[in-house]
Amino acid sequence: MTNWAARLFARAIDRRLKEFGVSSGQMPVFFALGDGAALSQKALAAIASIEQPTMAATLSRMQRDGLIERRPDPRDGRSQLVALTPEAMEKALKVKEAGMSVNAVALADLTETEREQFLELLGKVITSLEKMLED
Amino acid sequence: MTNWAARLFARAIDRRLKEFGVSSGQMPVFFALGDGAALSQKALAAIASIEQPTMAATLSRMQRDGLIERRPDPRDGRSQLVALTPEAMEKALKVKEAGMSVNAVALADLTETEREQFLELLGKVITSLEKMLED
DNA sequence: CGTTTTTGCATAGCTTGCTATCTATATACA
DNA sequence: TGTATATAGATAGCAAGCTATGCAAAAACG
Repeated sequence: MTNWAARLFARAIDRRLKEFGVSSGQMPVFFALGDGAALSQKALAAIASIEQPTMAATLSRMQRDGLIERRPDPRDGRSQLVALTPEAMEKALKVKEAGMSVNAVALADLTETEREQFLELLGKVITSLEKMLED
Repeated sequence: MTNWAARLFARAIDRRLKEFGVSSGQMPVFFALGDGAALSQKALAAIASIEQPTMAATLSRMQRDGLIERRPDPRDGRSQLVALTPEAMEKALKVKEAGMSVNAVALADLTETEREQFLELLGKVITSLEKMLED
């Protein structure tokens, strides 16, 4: 069921963001860099809770589409700092709005109390699974 | 968060099923055919709530791995009936056990009442999203 | 009965996720 | 200081999703 819900979320978001040339997997990058910050690939992967190669692929596509720039990190020759391009910065608000509006639809049938419960229980499930996968 | 939870579920299941040569995306097929039934690809896709081409690809991999057989449907020249092979039937119990055990871990921190609530709220979220995506 | 529409599957092409492994640079320590 | 270890990214290869499209068989209908 979580898989089903996640796919529906992604489809709903992709549908809204398609006209801006943005897709659901790029949302965490927009959220992390939307204030103009520049972060390493590793930091972005940690924020999005995905593995490094997955983030590398997402950033490649975003670079291909002119959404991000990679600059060498002056303090670490292995690392690069990733930042949104000016064009992407302009889209950041739309991305945030798409996320909020899909969330609103998804939670439309829940009371305020139920929404809090849902998020809390989902958080507990995630914590339990993470703990199990740790080793 | 649903995306995160879904990925954790899949990873946990994949880890347990790897030794049997089975993966998480194949679970719905095992559940649908585990009693010896033979269903069409379309029916399987509907049960798994995935699109037909996705199910086609999953079935291709399962056929490659000797988990299913495809027989022509005597009543419809376009259709094929899919059934588990005897080897896969032997694995069906392990697949069910893996699913139940991961669910148990995921819900370990929830009371019985909370589990019911969680499933109910997740169901409402899915229903709302599905309704929105209908058109 | 023939034509049109519907339906079941296949295929192409893409994104997003994973694991495993490699390279090159930083860091630690003997 | 020089070697060993740790870390940041890159790359390969796979699974599982999706949309769009094409084809052939079935069903509907004039």
